[in-house]
Amino acid sequence: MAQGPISPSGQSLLFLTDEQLRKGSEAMFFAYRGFTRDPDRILAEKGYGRAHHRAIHFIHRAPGTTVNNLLAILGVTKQSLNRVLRTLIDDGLVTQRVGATDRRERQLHLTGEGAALERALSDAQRDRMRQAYRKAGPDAVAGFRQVLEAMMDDEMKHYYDALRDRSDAG
Amino acid sequence: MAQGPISPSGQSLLFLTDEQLRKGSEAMFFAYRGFTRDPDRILAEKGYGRAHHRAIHFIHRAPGTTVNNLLAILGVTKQSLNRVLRTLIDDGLVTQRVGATDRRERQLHLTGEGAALERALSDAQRDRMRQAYRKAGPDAVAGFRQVLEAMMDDEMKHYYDALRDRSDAG
DNA sequence: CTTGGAATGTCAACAACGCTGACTTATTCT
DNA sequence: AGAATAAGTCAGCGTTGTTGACATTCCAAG
Repeated sequence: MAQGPISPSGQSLLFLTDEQLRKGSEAMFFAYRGFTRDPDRILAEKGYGRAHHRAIHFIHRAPGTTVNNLLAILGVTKQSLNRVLRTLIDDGLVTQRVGATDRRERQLHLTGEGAALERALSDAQRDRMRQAYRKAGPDAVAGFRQVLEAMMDDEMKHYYDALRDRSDAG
Repeated sequence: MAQGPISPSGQSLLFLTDEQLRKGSEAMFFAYRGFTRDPDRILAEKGYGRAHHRAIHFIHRAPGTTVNNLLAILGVTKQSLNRVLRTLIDDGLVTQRVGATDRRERQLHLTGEGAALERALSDAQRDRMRQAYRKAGPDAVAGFRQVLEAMMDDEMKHYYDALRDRSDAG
């Protein structure tokens, strides 16, 4: 276990103490709780969970995406996703269309109602993000994004980057 | 829905587009997956879950903490925590001691075995954090922490700050 | 046209880990 | 003595993850 000298200021370019890193972990833990809290409240009212939010988010973000693609992005099994997707389809928030070129594929889209819920959820989440961004300032935000991106698995980074270019025209 | 002008550079002090905020959300989502992945693997081998990791982490971080305090930090119910704590005690990773001043309290400590698992888990998690920190650089790290701290609920921020001052002497 | 394989969907069973509600025990405070 | 607090427990439930088995549909190669 690397147990190095802990300077009073605690900041150095190349040397990172376990303590600094541990605080980073705790910051991730507590911040993620805040990050999910507001959407979770809305979801609970409607009888949905966080898995529904994730599905709705990425269908909104990549309309027409297939089930397989969604599986890869979300990193869950087909059965887990199917359960969530089924309720969303049955409740009229998501539609499936048979693929044009490959008719085995099901292209997923949000209905008007689904888009409305997506908006409510992302509004709630963005309000908190906006507040945090404003409080921390643009330089901090740039650093925030850099560290998060460096923390992703390569595979996740791939999907993250694939979503980067899209404009907000949903 | 505020839908403002998106400048090519995309950075402005006070105006944040929905798109910028959405990317921040996605960065949080994908990064958190990476953040938990390595410890999750170790835990799965031993038949534990993320809840065990959290309990072990905070008992290590605040040795002698009480059940009630742990409940507040973790933000779960007594029953949920008890289930996890019971397996850790039965498996000999955590000990309970009756409180000195208030004998109703149970003070929680890691055993040698518990501390060993804590080390394995946090080593795995810190390796990834360290890599991300090095890649992003110290300024980015400072920004990362600022944004995360601004994203926490006030109550969570309180507990986070309470843990800040401790040295790494576990 | 038939067949192999890919994409999708479904059923059953299970585990982890949240939750609520009710209740007990031990201890401390008023 | 009685109220309040800390902890533990039982019973039951919901979401969301897992595996395994299996059916269906469809594309593409032989």
